[in-house]
Amino acid sequence: MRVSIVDVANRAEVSISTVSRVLNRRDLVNAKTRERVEAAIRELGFRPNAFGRGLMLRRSEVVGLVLPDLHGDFYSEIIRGADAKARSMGYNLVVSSAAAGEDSHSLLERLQNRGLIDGVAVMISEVTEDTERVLSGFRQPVVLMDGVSPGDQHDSVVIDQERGVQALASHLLGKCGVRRVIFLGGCDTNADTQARLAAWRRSLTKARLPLVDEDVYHLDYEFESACRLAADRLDDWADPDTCVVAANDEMAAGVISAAHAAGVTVPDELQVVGFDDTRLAKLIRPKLTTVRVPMWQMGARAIELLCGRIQDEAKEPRRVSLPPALVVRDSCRANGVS
Amino acid sequence: MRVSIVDVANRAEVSISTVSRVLNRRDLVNAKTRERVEAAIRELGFRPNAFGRGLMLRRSEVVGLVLPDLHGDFYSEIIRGADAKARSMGYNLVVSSAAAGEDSHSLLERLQNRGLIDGVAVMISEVTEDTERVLSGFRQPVVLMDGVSPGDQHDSVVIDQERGVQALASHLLGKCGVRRVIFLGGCDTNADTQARLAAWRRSLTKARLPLVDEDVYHLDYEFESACRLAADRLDDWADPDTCVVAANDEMAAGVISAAHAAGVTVPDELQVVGFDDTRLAKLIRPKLTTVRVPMWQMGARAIELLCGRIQDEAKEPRRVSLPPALVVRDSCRANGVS
DNA sequence: ATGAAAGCGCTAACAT
DNA sequence: ATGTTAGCGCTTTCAT
Repeated sequence: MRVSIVDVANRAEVSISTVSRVLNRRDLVNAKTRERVEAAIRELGFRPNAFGRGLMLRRSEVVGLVLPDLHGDFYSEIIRGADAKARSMGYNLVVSSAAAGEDSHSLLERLQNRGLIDGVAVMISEVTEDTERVLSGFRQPVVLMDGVSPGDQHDSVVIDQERGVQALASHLLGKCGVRRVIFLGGCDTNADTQARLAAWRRSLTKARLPLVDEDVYHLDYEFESACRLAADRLDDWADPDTCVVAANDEMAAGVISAAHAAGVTVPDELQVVGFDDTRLAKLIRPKLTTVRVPMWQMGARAIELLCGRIQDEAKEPRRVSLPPALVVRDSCRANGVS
Repeated sequence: MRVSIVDVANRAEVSISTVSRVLNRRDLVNAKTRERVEAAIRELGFRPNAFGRGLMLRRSEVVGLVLPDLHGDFYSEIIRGADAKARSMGYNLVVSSAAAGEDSHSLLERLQNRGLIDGVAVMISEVTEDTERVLSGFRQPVVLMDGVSPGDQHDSVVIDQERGVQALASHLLGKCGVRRVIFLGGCDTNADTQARLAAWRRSLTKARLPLVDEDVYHLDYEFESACRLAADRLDDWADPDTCVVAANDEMAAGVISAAHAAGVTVPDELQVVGFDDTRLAKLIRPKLTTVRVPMWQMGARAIELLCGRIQDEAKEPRRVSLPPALVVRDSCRANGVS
């Protein structure tokens, strides 16, 4: 049995406007009447229909979060931050991923087509030609997270990759006696990988330790592939002054696992560092030295920007830059000594 | 500039019904007219308003997935399965979690309040008094996943915990020489923990190795707490014929980590097994013997049931039971020998 | 403080 | 094959 605002009005013996007022702006209606209406609502189990409501209000109070994937702690933390912030701002968050064969673009377009959400925070990690086209064609508030370099058109929250890499590099080069770096990235079209690699090249060049192409590998951010690659390369890599620099913690864990299997001790015979500081970094042995990316913050700030924009579409786009922090644990040498 | 169906109709010089027909049932309109309308739609960048549409159709083609939390591989896999299936059935999936201080119940009620989704698959792991009340008050299609024992009112997909535990128990008792079991569960109101613990009691009693209360611990499914507990208890536990049975892989990993730190070799001086077979089980050393729960399947089947029900609300509720499978790796003794 | 009525954008039954 | 029209459930002027 469907119950609409009319049923409530009848039962409470008021007009539908009064019911609507009780629903939206309680102060505008007499206390007694309000009680009658509220009773009717309760008794009938009435819930305002979101479509009817949305039709008038042109908003659903639902915001979306679109990530490249939902797998792994990195994204979980972002989601948590986003969810917490959305709630505290009176919005519902829905999450979707571009995984499973569909890219963020078509997903975004689908979302927009439905138009059921008031805006979306999106992380696009793969750069393609029509990213810009899709984004500019977007009719609703969007905020960009990390990933592809966001123009000035949109609000964005980014990670200061350069700063994170520099902190890591100066620790490795200065304190851990690293003389050779092996870089393990994700796919070479991945924006984070590109940013981190570029930052490494700069840091190393400055230290007169150029990163040779043979020491740069493009994998897929997964444990397994890093593990396989490392198993294969370990003979070449194993050296106290060499450090494998992975673009995320999972791959670093893969390298450590392969080293373990091959009897190569980390960090004494090979140093390894990760990136992100996901939960995994503390779970594996030795614990991973890595760069903490404030994932929770990233999600929260993105939603904050988004809701702000929804409330005022006209205002100037803002860019929030989040600083990563070096986290020293046990996978690289403490003071340049074994 | 907002553009509605009227603008399209004007531009194409047809009535709004024709535009609507082009949108919904293309075959009902003359090819030439259709082209004109499609051109107008394109030129104007028209997208049907989902609220107006939903108001008539009473559906949004969006389904929800509500999980107790989004953290960890267990949930990620469920989401992936659910997402893939939703897409293949022409629905959009939105994910929400009950974490961050809100229980599944109030979240469900909020979702229902909005009514923007056509139905929801929900996993409730904590049993409370009003679970039943909330579920029966739900006005939309719901399917229950694992967790609380689903009545016959709703479609459900459950894991056959009994079967998984039996397989594990018979391996441990029969092949690994286990004579004492330490059970590490989640919170004691957690449905999975309850089911797994009960199954263990039965299996052990049958083998005349009753599980004493002192060997049952209720933790929180987290690595850290298991790690701390193990560090504290290891003196008592360490024994080649003792096996720590954790209710998920994370806690098993915590125990192994503590053992490692204390110089207790797994599986030679203590055996450890997990549950779920998440990605972590393969990442740690020794690799974890565990019970594979078909998480992806669980998500997919739940959505399949859900969409089926949305299409036909009247049909008999179905219950799908998914069998877990024993996965033998290196954290318990191969053949009862050290 | 409350009610009447218009209209948000869309679909579908009915008419042509 | 196409147009006309009546709602879907709600919010919101504008009256009273």
